Amino acid sequence: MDKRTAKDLLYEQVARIGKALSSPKRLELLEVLAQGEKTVEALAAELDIDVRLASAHLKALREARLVVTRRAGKYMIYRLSGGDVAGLWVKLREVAEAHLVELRVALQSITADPQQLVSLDRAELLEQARRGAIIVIDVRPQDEYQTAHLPYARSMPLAEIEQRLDELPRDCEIVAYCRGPFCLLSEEALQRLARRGFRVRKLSDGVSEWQAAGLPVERAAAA
Amino acid sequence: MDKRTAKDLLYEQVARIGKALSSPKRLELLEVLAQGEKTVEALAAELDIDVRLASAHLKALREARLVVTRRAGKYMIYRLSGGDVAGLWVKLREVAEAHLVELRVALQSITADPQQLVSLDRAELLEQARRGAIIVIDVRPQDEYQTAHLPYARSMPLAEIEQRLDELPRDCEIVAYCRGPFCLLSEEALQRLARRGFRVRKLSDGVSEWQAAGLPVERAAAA
DNA sequence: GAAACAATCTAATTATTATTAGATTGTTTG
DNA sequence: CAAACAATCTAATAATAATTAGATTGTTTC
Repeated sequence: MDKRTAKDLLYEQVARIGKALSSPKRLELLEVLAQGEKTVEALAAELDIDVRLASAHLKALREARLVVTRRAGKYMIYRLSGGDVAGLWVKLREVAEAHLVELRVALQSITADPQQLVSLDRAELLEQARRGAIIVIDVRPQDEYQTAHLPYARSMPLAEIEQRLDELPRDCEIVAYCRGPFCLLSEEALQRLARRGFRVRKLSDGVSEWQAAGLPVERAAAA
Repeated sequence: MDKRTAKDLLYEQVARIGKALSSPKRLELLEVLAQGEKTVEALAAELDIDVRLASAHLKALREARLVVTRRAGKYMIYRLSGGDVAGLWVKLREVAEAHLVELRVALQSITADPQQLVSLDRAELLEQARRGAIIVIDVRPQDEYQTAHLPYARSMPLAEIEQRLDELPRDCEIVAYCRGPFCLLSEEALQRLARRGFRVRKLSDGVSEWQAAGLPVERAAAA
């Protein structure tokens, strides 16, 4: 085999991964799967698309070996094939954010004003959370919290937040986070809590971003 | 704008980068550009494709903001729009290598047997190069060496290697590197030198891989 | 074993993208 | 300013991919 043909083969393989990353729906699937394993149904509901379309996109991700499946009764459960896949998603998003003005503009238009964003660096945030100077809440669904969450964070799913207001302090700043910069859960939590007079800000990181920055997360022991 | 539409916009933007990474030719262009800026002609020659096809792919990369151009006389010079782009390419390749058996198989079939690969970790290699216990040679074209190269490496372009054999030691191990694991220059250098009785091994890293590992490289001052 | 349900498969339509080759634009050089 | 050259543009064709909806495959539950 000549050198050109050999090289073509190599880049062809990497392009399989690139192709998998070339669809918005598949990217969103990866981000949701980065929070923990999910059924096809749950994923379709999360993206608000037909189960059959979700299944087709998941098939593409599986053929690129970015996700793997296992069967649990009548459910098919998908998960990322490795932590490096979440890292790749984060890196891709970071490059997009760094170079695409359109993305930054779109992000700003849906996100809180900068004042409501946590401005501390991550190590400092961690230290304050450890000391109890701030309360970090994880507003994702509980199963995602259980899979992995930031150190010192407590679970406070958005769906339950209104019933559990008495668990939150009024004399201390609250920091809410969710799945990452594209996730609107913490945004919504922020608005609901601020309306009720809590001092609350938002951390745009999710677990994957936190981990990509080299910081530790707390994980459930493997099943 | 409702939440679904807002989210769709965000993932759509990131998918622009993913689409740019979905073609083998564009990936190869990125890898070559990670070695330094190049004209369209040079890139087309490197990939062995028509200039017009190269131009079309470069246009796609430019629209995804992964590359930028400047004009120099009648030449149009392309370069990566940032170091993060090279980092993304490396990460993408690493994920592909980790998950795609086909890629690992293809790599093995074109690369030297494992004995000829450097097995030291990078820090150790750096230390030995500093001490002069090994000689590190950069077999890429000279302009790429000048843009950036590994610490303590000397330039020894493959095209000149046969004329400059007397500059290489026979009493000390030589380590050759090129553009990265997909580049065959160091492979070719290895064969030519081994045939002449040099003790030579290959480092599969290129400058981007080295840098992605957090290690320092030597760079020409910006023009 | 039949009904219910999750997921996938198939086939059709629509939309994008890659590639090729001729025509054109912009820049330098004599 | 004409010739030479680099690069891009345009238009045509071929190849791939996204989406939709009906049919089918597994698995559980009664």
